[in-house]
Amino acid sequence: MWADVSAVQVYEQEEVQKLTERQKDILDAALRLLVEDGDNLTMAAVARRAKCSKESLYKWFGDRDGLLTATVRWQASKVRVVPVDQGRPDLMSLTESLESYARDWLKVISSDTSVALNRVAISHAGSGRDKLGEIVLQNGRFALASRLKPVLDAGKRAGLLVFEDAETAFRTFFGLVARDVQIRLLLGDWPGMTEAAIEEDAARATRQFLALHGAGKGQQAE
Amino acid sequence: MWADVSAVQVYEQEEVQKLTERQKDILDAALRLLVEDGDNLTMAAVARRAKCSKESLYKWFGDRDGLLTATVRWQASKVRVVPVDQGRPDLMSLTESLESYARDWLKVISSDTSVALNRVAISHAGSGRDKLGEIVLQNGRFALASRLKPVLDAGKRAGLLVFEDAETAFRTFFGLVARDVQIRLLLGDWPGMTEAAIEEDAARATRQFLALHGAGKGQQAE
DNA sequence: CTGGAACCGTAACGTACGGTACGGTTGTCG
DNA sequence: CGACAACCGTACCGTACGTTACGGTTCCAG
Repeated sequence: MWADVSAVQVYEQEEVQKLTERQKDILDAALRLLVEDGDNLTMAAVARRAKCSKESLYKWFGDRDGLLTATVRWQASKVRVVPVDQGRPDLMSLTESLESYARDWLKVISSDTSVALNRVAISHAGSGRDKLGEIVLQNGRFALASRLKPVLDAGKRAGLLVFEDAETAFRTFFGLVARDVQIRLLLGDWPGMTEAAIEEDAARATRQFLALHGAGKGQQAE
Repeated sequence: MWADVSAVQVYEQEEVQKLTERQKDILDAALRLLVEDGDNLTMAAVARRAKCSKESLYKWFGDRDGLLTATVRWQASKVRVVPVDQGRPDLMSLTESLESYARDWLKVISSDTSVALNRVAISHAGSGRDKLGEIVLQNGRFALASRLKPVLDAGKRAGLLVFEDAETAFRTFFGLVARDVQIRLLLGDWPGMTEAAIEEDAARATRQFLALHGAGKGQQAE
């Protein structure tokens, strides 16, 4: 059956990374292969790339699925961004904050690794046990929401923003930022997300969001 | 090698559906399997479900990829929607038109078949030859754009809408409508897209879009 | 030095599945 | 009826890959 279940379990249930350096190297190798070849990476390929034995792979990660989830979780843990908390922002700093989040988010979703990870998670979401989709979603869209909502609430308290529900306000912001970028990238289209385009998109999305939910304009469409 | 390349080729290069009823039945069966089981459908399973021989499958569609693309193309050809062209709309009919598009789009992307098709297309986008991604994108997001742009242009000519570029205006609308719905569905999350929620979202997105690009308000954030 | 744990490299096994071959059946045309 | 094409059902083949097994090497602990 299995070999060392406890290691995998304790690793999967908590963000405490009980990973040796060697294992991190292996996950990095798996991640690189995932980016290069997509979901059709083989255990043999990972072992070859990471210069380890297949036996170790199975001992450490249980099976192929375990390796995949460990890889996704490993990458997800790396993109943890520090939240920018602000007590009582003025319009300038709020704008800058929103733009910064928009920029970061666009940078993330247009990165090779994000595309690869989302692809493999989506592939697995179709086939029974998801798990991967939940991890990606949790560390992507939901993490962004939980980091952004305090900013929105602060803006509301400061009288700079007007909205009923932080959740729906966030989703509006999300839509204005992401638009069709992510789905196009996932489907293999290339909407040309250069550094400059990201900068411009972030500014535009922020401007639009403030036009909808900014105070002082009198009209908010919600 | 192959069996009857010409049939597949002529079918794939043109929208002229040279498909017998039998073949359509088979593609429908494949589509149902795709919705149920995801990308891991086997040729044997399709043959069993459609009560045909594997030999016929290979004769008609070449190989597994051919069957998949034929299925995607077949489904895509079914959701062709009639464009609502309008010469010189008033605000009421423009609003109704936008809402209707938003409603349809939300209904499409939250449908089982759309989710399944996008999943398989995304899975394949990772592995070398895309093709599927292009088809899905062409009949999804780009078809929507080409149907919606005339409406936007008409609104602009009628002095109801203000925007520079129809493309970016469309993308804003797209973002306001779709928000995080599609990616969450693809990743196995269920944002609860009931009939009522769709109705409400479409109205909200249209309201927000008009707040950004409607004339008479004086401010458009682009 | 020695025993043993951890690990590498590779070979081997089992199976699932894409693809092919073939005999049997049905339908059609002359 | 006879010839023939289309097609079904099934058996078969080859291979790729997940998983396991095992001998050899390195590296400490005692």
